[in-house]
Amino acid sequence: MTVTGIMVDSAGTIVPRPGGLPEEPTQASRFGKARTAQSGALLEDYVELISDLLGSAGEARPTDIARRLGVSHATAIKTIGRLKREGLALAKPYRGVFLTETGETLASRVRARHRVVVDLLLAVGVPREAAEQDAEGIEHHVSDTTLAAFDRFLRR
Amino acid sequence: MTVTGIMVDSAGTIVPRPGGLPEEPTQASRFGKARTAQSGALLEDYVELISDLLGSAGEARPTDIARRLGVSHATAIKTIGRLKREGLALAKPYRGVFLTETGETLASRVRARHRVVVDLLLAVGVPREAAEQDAEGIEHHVSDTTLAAFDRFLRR
DNA sequence: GACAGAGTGTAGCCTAGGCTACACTTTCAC
DNA sequence: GTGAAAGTGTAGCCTAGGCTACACTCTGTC
Repeated sequence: MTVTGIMVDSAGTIVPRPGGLPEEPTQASRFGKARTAQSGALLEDYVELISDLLGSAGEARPTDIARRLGVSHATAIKTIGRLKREGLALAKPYRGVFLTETGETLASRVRARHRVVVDLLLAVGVPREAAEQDAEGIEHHVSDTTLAAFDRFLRR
Repeated sequence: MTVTGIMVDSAGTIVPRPGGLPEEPTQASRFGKARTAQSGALLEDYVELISDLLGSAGEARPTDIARRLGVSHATAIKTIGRLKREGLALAKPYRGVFLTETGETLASRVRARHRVVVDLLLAVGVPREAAEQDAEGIEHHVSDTTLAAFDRFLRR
């Protein structure tokens, strides 16, 4: 399978967009999967942050998003454009950013996953500071299977 | 701190290369860190794979690397060029790829970290298949602090 | 109600990491 | 020792994700 980008399915899950015909013969393409997961990471971060801002401040403005993410406002605006193309967000010029149904669904999945990952790190003895920090990167690579296992472990 | 790329320090650790003067005021740049970590991930994968190939087959050829990583040989060659620029690898045309001291050091750190991450996932109940798969992405975001915690947990 | 400052958007540039297409070496079988 | 196949390298293209610089729109104060 050749991947030409990513897209978002109806359940709000970010999946690779198939590009070519040739069916992937190699099973050692775990790397490819890790790479594709990365592709959705940024979008996930944006969606989660926008959802947070909407909840706490009642609005999500490009400058606030940029500041929180540590990028320039131009970068934020460009990515918001991508969010719109992917059907995750809505935005009219000078009128702030909002999430579509799909975007909201994704946001809550991401939020829930983040919580579980941090809790698991804490549970195995990672200091809070490092747990929060590392979870930010780790969470995007945690599959549903692994997430379920984390959840079971935490309930014990 | 503005980051213009990454570089490798004397201990074989991949670190961001500082670019501009302005000292980062925002502490919410956890995101930035997760992003920078990603930048080193590819190099780490290449170095680990090259080390494996050198150990098992006695040589590391671009085509083998490409096949194992699931990318075209052209992409592999381009990245090998980057590895050379970063001082991690050595290669003469048509003569295979080798690692520098720094590259070998990085490879063993990466290998060790990978093992710990997989073991931790298994220890908390993640099925082997998913553990191997997810570790590939997760490992690049595990800080030394977190790694040490994983290690302590596994020794219990 | 005008205007300064904050926020927003656009253009254009850069690098990393992908790809295909094409040209050049090596190697190995005969 | 030659010629085909396999491997290698180069060129050129694309997208994502960054940036700065500049222009435009809002907003709040006087």
